[in-house]
Amino acid sequence: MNIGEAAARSGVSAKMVRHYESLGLLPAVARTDAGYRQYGEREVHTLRFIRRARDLGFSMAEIAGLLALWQKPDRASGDVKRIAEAHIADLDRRIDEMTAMKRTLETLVHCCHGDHRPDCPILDGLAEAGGPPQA
Amino acid sequence: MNIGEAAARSGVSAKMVRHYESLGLLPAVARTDAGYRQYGEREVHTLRFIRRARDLGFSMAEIAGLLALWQKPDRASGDVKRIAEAHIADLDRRIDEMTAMKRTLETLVHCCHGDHRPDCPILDGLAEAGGPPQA
DNA sequence: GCTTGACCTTGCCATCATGGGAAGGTCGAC
DNA sequence: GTCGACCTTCCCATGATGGCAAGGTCAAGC
Repeated sequence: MNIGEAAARSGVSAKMVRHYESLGLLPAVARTDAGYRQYGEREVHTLRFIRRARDLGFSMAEIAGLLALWQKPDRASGDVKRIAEAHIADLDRRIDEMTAMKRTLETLVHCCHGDHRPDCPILDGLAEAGGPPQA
Repeated sequence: MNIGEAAARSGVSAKMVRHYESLGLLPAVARTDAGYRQYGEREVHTLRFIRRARDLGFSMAEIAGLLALWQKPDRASGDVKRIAEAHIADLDRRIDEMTAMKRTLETLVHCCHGDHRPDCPILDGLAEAGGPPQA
């Protein structure tokens, strides 16, 4: 199977398949005489694993760790769980950050008439809300 | 005032001050004979505006729009409000995405013993959860 | 056999906001 | 005069992905 088919069957673009190979996430597969990469079910399976991990927001470095554990028969599930929990904590942190931004913006938006007049609490909020962070 | 002081007083790095100038967010200021940029209170104020907008997650393009409105006496507050509301919607979308990731992960983590044994529902979930997206 | 179109190859550039570092000029204090 | 702190410009890197270009390959149809 050529890269295009492996890509279609895994839901990863051909470009990304090559990229993952260059990152070492995917082993370098055999080539035809013309240099075409040849894939099998095994690689498609790995690509799907990578795609699902990406869909859950894992970084490439975390995925590399998960892949290594996945392919290691004597892994400890605790190691997997640790990676997943760290990622959940990271998601939590980012969700909190964005929620705080959203709350502040909603307050400002709520105060803004949003009409043809120039007065705008949103701009006032951006312009007046205190000096540098640690000063 | 040199760039270092303007940076310190606005909470933006000197590097970013130059970058904002190159993007056109900040006007090119006067220079000393030696080529040092000279800033005044006005520029520090603008830099603080930019920093606060960044802190609220606005992109540079959105900040450019906000700055233009801020500096335009005959603006319509409705234009400002539209930018802010679009950004809130964007934050909402991203928060929802991450929350969905988090929920899925929490389900998997909840099922994982997290001990020294290799069996791991997290890896199983990544490996088995269906084929390509639109197939 | 030749053409055509779909596919493959590598490699470079772009995103977005930011930091790091190099190489060199300037300024103030001692 | 020297030293350290500051400034200048320019290039490179991030992380995951897309786009494009130039060129090779393959299968199908004529």
